[in-house]
Amino acid sequence: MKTSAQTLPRKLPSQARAEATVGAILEAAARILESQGLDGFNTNRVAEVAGVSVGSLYQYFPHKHALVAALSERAMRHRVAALRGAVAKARGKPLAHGVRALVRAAVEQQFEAPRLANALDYMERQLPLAEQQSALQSELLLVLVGFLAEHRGEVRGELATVARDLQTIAKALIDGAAAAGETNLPALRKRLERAALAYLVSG
Amino acid sequence: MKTSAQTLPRKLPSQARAEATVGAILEAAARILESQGLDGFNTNRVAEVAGVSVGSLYQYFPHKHALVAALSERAMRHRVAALRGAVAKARGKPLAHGVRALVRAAVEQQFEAPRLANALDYMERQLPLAEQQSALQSELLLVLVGFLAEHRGEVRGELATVARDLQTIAKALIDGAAAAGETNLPALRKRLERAALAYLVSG
DNA sequence: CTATGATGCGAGCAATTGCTCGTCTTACCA
DNA sequence: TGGTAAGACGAGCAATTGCTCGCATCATAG
Repeated sequence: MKTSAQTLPRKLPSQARAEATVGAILEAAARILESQGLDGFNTNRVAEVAGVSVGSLYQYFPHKHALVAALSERAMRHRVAALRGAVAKARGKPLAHGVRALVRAAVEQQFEAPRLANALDYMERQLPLAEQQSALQSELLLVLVGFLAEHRGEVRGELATVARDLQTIAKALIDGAAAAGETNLPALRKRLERAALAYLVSG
Repeated sequence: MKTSAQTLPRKLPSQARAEATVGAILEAAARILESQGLDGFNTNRVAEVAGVSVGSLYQYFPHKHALVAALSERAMRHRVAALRGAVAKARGKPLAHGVRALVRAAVEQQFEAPRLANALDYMERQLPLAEQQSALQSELLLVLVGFLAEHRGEVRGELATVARDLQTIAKALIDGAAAAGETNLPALRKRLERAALAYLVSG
C-alpha cells in the first residue's frame, strides 16, 4: 500500500549521487524560471539543463507540479530564515530599526531572483498550495506578527492583517522595481522602509 | 504592400457582425483567464467559448500575443478612464478625499476580475509590451502625477516615483485580497487608503 | 439578380509537452 | 565476488497547442 502524498518525491534519495541529481534538477528549474519565466519551463528542458534525463526527474518528482512545489518550498524556507534572522537581530531596538533590518533582508532575498519569485508567486495562486506550503506561509506571518507585537504600542490595527499587508506591499514593490530594471538598491530600500513604516504607525 | 504592425488586427472589421465576432472573442478570452488563469487559455478554447471558429479568430488576431495585447489594452483603457474620472471629481478637495476617490475607483475596477488582472499582469512582464501599451501606462501615471501635483505641499518625494509606487501598492493589495478570498470591500478600501495616504505624506 | 469582396468555417498539420517503461549502469553488502 | 537494489537513461507515446488553408456563406453595390 502506497501512502505517498501528492507532491512528495516519489522516492527519497538515499545515495549521495541521488541527492546531487535532485539538487541539479531544482537548480536547473530555478534558472529556467529566472531567465525565461513560465515559457520554456518544461520538464524536458529542466532535465536537459540539469544534465540529467527526464526519467531521472520523474523518479523524484511525480509530476511537474511537485517540482514547482519543491521549488516554492525551498524559496519560502529561505525567506522565513532570512526574516527570522532580521527580527532576532533587531530585538530590543526601536521599531524603525527593525523595519530597516526586515526591509534589508527582504530586498536582498527577493532581488536575487525576482523573475523566479514572480513566476512562483503566480503558480502558487493557480494551484492550491500543499499543506507544507501554507504551513510555511503561516510561519512567515507568525515571525512578522511576533516582531510587530514587540512594538504593540506604536502599531495600529490588527497585527495579523497588518503583517499580511506588509508582506504584500514588500513583495510588490521589490518585484516592480526589479521588473522596471531598477538597480539602485539603497533607493529601493528607502522607499520600502518609508512605505512600511508609514503604514504601520498611521491609523 | 502590407504595413500591418505586429500586434495589430490582421484585418479591421468593417461590417457589424465582424465587430460582434471580435467582441465575442475578447470577452471569451477574458472569461477564460478570469476563471482558469493561463491554464486552459488557448486559442482553440477561446474560439469555442466565443462560439466562433479558430479561423475567424486568426482573421482578426495574427497570433495569440496579439489577443493578449488587445485584452491588456482594453483593461488599461478602462483603468485610465476610471482613475481620470476619480481625479476629476476630487479636484479642489483635500488630499485625503482624492485618495479615497482613487482607491474606490481602483478597487471597483480591479476587484471585478482579479484573476484576469493578475494573468494579464504576469504576461505583460514576460513579453515586451507594445507601444500602445506603454503609452497607456504612461498616461495612467500622468493622471496620478497630475493629481499629486495638486497637493505638492503635502506629498514628499519625486512625484513620478511616488505615483508608480502607489500604483504598485494598490495593485498588490487588491490582488492579494482577492486571492485570499476577501469579500469585505469597505475594509479593503480602508486599508488601501491608509497605506496610500501614509506613504504619501510620510518622508 | 449577380458578382465580388468580406466574413466564417473547421479539419488537420507540425510542433511541443507531460510523462512512461524497458533497459542499462552503479553502489553497496554478505 | 556476485547478487540485489538504487539510480540513470532516453526513445517515444498520447495529448495538447498554435496556426493554416481551401472552401462555404453572407452582405452589398451595380
